[in-house]
Amino acid sequence: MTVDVLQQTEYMTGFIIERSSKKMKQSFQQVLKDHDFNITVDQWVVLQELNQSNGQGQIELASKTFKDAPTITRIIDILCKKAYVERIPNPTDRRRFKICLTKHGEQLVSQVMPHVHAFRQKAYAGLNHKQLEQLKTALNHIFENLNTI
Amino acid sequence: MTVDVLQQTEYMTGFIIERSSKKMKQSFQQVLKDHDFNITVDQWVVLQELNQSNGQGQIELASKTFKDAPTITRIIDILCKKAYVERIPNPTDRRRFKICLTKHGEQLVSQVMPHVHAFRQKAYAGLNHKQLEQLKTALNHIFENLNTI
DNA sequence: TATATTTAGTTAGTAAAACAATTATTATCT
DNA sequence: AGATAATAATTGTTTTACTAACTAAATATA
Repeated sequence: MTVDVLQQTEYMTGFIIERSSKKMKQSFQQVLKDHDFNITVDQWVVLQELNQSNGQGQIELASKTFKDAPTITRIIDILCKKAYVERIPNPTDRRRFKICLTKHGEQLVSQVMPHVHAFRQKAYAGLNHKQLEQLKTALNHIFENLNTI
Repeated sequence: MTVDVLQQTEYMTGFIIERSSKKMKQSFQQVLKDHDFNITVDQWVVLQELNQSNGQGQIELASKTFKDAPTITRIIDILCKKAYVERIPNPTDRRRFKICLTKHGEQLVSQVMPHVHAFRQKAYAGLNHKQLEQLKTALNHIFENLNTI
């Protein structure tokens, strides 16, 4: 393969990754809006992570959701205002909070989850198990290539 | 395959797509910063598109870069301030501008391009032609699945 | 113990994204 | 021609990304 052909292959790949990522976000945001869930996708990602492991600190949440600390601070601020989440002081480390879903937050998560499943059905329709695994493998490969600068 | 296994496969895929997309953006932003190019990745995307087809209107630019019109307006504002680009009135349609690279902008593009190639080398290292094609195919498939709501 | 370093989280400023609403111009349609 | 619709671009608002600077608390070290 010549260099030109290789560059032709690589050309647009970054754009296609970003475009699909943005489309998924926009599209799921539309789902949330259509069903009158008054949250953003990024807020949802945090809620879902808390649903899987409640009481995490903000730094852990940031790492799990691939967001940074200031962003998590503001998302938690918003989720607290909406009463989906609360900051519980950590008695063994007074710098830290345990971020916990409220009953209201748990209810929201259980209401949104069916739409998440339906969205995935739609997004990944026509792609089989192997294709999805290869997709994830390739993207994780790119991630690791860049994660070691 | 049971539903549970399928959901296990699908679970995290959205996160992995978004994470690799964000990492690519962060990482190339770092390249731009390291070489003292005073532009953001999104500004670069617009400059590169103009380099391929100079004199486009903002709507076309928005469509090509998968950004919306207000975002393009603001990016062009910034690129005009930096004198990489200028808004040329379109004599046949006074609503429209032709967005054109300045000499200064063309110089910048030619200085940045080698770093783009180096970045792609690094990002896609270890992935062969077929894998990159499959990656793009799968992502475009997801995009099309969602583009027809 | 006292000092220095690290860690958790917040705050502030700029850039960007999504969305809606608005203005100005052009196209369409009786 | 005159009213209506469509188009190009802008403006305003909220949320997120990133950086840097900051507070307070915990840990390490001298």
